Amino acid sequence: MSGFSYSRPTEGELAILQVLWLHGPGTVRFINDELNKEVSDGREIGYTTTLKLMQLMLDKHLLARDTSQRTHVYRALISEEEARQRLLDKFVNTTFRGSAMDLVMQALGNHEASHEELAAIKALIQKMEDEQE
Amino acid sequence: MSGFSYSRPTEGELAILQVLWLHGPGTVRFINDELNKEVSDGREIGYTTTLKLMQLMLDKHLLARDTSQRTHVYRALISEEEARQRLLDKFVNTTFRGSAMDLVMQALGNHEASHEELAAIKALIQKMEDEQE
DNA sequence: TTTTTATTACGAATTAATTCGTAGAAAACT
DNA sequence: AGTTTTCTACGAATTAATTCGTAATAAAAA
Repeated sequence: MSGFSYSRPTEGELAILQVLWLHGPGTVRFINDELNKEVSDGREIGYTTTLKLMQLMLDKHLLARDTSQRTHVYRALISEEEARQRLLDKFVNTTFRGSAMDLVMQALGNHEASHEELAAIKALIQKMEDEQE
Repeated sequence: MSGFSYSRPTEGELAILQVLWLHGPGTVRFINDELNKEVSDGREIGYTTTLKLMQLMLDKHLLARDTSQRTHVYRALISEEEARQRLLDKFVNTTFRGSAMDLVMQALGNHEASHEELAAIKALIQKMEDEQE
């Protein structure tokens, strides 16, 4: 049994997943190019760096690929929501001692939120309260 | 200029800070004992491991210590809120593409919240809306 | 006083994540 | 056909975080 079915993506892996979630399946070349667009400093990510990382993600079942052509096409095996949830759970536990509500309060507190955003949250709360009967 | 005035605590550092925030200033021995209480698996954290980590945190100005006695007493130089904020900012950026609201929605969505908690959030939202005039 | 225990300092091993260089082969170009 | 470019595979270097072993010494216990 090779059981790393529940690994959380690392930061580098997450960046790759973001590209796949945004653009759909793609080649290493495409993803590497995308990653290097979002550059802040002059730091360039080498092609083989991205390649290697994606191959490792294959082992971890974060990605799958189509090898019918010489240039392989990769796709995400995990949804953005699922990845976010895994990372969120961990983050809440380590940083907010398990209190998701503390996190919500702090995230809300330090952010300019538009009327629409606040309305969306209120609606969600309303729904939660209704379900709570 | 030795400028790591804005470092985020790592996971291990955070665990140490949690103990200090909860119990106030303490010795390496005390903190190490506390860390080993919260053990899930059989994994034990060695005394010198904690010591070393705390010495490194000293360099990063995350901690300060009183060395007037042989057994040094350490204290946190960063507040829990400040640390949470730094980590939260980073987390929102990497995992939620900068959208704090997406994080709030997902954190709310996947959690049983009590009436009191929901009320607190509603109050906060109300306050934000009032201030927004 | 002698022995045992506890503490600090510090170098170094370990581990996980990231990065890259090189080799070999396929495809594209001239 | 010959050359150049592009791609995969893979070993290994690098980096950051964590972990630990050992030496020196202070304190406590016997």
